[in-house]
Amino acid sequence: MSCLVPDSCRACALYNDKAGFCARLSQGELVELNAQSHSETIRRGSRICGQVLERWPILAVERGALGLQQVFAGGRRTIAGLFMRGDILDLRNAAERLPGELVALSETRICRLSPARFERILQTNEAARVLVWDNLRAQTFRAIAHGSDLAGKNAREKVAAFIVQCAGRAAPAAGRHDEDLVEIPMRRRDLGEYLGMQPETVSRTFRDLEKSRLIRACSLTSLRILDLPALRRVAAGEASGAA
Amino acid sequence: MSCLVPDSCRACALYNDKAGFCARLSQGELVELNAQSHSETIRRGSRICGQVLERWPILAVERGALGLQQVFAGGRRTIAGLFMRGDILDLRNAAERLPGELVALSETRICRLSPARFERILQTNEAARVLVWDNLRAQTFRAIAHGSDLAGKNAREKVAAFIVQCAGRAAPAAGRHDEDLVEIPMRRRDLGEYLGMQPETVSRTFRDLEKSRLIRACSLTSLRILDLPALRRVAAGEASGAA
DNA sequence: CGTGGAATTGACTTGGCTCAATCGTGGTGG
DNA sequence: CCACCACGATTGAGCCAAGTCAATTCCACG
Repeated sequence: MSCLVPDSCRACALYNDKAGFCARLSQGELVELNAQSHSETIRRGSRICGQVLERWPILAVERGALGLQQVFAGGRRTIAGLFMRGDILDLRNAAERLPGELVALSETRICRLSPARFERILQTNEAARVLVWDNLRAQTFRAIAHGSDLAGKNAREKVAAFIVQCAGRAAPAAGRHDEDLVEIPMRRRDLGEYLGMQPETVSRTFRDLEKSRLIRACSLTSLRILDLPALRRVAAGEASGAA
Repeated sequence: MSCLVPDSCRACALYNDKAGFCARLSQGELVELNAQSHSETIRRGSRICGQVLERWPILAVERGALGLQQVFAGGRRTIAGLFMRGDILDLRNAAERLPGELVALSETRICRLSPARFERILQTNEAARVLVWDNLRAQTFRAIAHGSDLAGKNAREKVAAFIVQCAGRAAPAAGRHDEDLVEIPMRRRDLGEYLGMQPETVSRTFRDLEKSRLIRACSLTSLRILDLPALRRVAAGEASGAA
């Protein structure tokens, strides 16, 4: 029968996560939405250009990380927004309001949703509407909190805050076997652009946190938190030694 | 008859602005919402504490400016979010997600909306829902753009960007007689906290922009833009002299 | 096993912070 | 009406965290 869960949704985080959008849909809605959407895996570094977004302005992140990258004159670049598992992006009319483009910061799986179906579901399915609303509010709060990090913290504090946030955002994912192991879903260079610092400084700061025995780097993209409470204190801006 | 527009709404920007929330409501909805809401004027510096927000988590800004202020250890402070005319804040569950509190940065008029009525209106009135959704997206985009300013720009560029943004946000307001006259709705100190710099640096930067003949300060809280295109170029990060 | 891009390290420079002194200004009381 | 006061803005001098530039080192990949 046509009401079974589509194959492409079975393994998708948006369907399997308790707080995933597709988990809120009826089977009928899921089938309809799926029929007019398509998911794809994009490689690190590839961009989602404006033309594609005009046709498919609604997209959900299944895994990996999307960054909203802006380029200033002189080659300076910034990654202003970071979107991860479960985030739903509504980029209708974004061209006028948001300079920059979406870039995959690591291998990323996304699902492009049909705007018409999406809108219809929001009209009729209250649980889905509440979840989408809540996700958008979470994105806003995260953006604001990130702004406060950028405005008020030094390099050490910003990197610590980022690590703590990474740990927290990955935690809800199912099947995590090790709470203290954190994946950094992007390159040093991208992280620098996100945190408003040079890659050299990012590198020095990681080394610094290692020397303080707060973390241990496992590889370039993963690390282990050795002292989460202390890391949180640094992230919160409580001076390492002073009152 | 009970269906007339309530007195307290007659002069309100949310009702009179074309893009205001209350302009989208039927007279019946407006009367009902008004009966369970209340507007008030708050002085510069006063805070809206968490307890009040628990009972009245939805509020709309009629005029003035609200800042979301965070205090780090050691007295460092940050204004992470800036809300102005027409913005609708949904702070349900904000306590867990957003550290900091709302502060009035200038004399500000807000309207506290009944969450129950608000939610009901969103369910039944599509035009209102679309507007609220769009306003929240605008807030997200602004927060992201602000983050990109903080991450990638120097003092001169940040201040220029802020002035341009102020001019743009004030422009839609009715009855503006002078396009180039910009009101800065906060003190130097607050502006510094918002832009991630010290008040001294803010001051020096204003002077610097004046010396470059891009602006002329009229008072502490208002200035005139002398060369908008050039100011825009500075704000966009195009080096003043270099390529 | 080489090759190219990314990360790291070190040396030097600088934009913005800090601290301290002074100037303006709006509100208050005589 | 004016002197005074308190707070915020401004200015200046000196310093430091982070940026810049250049040289290696480290990986991932063919």
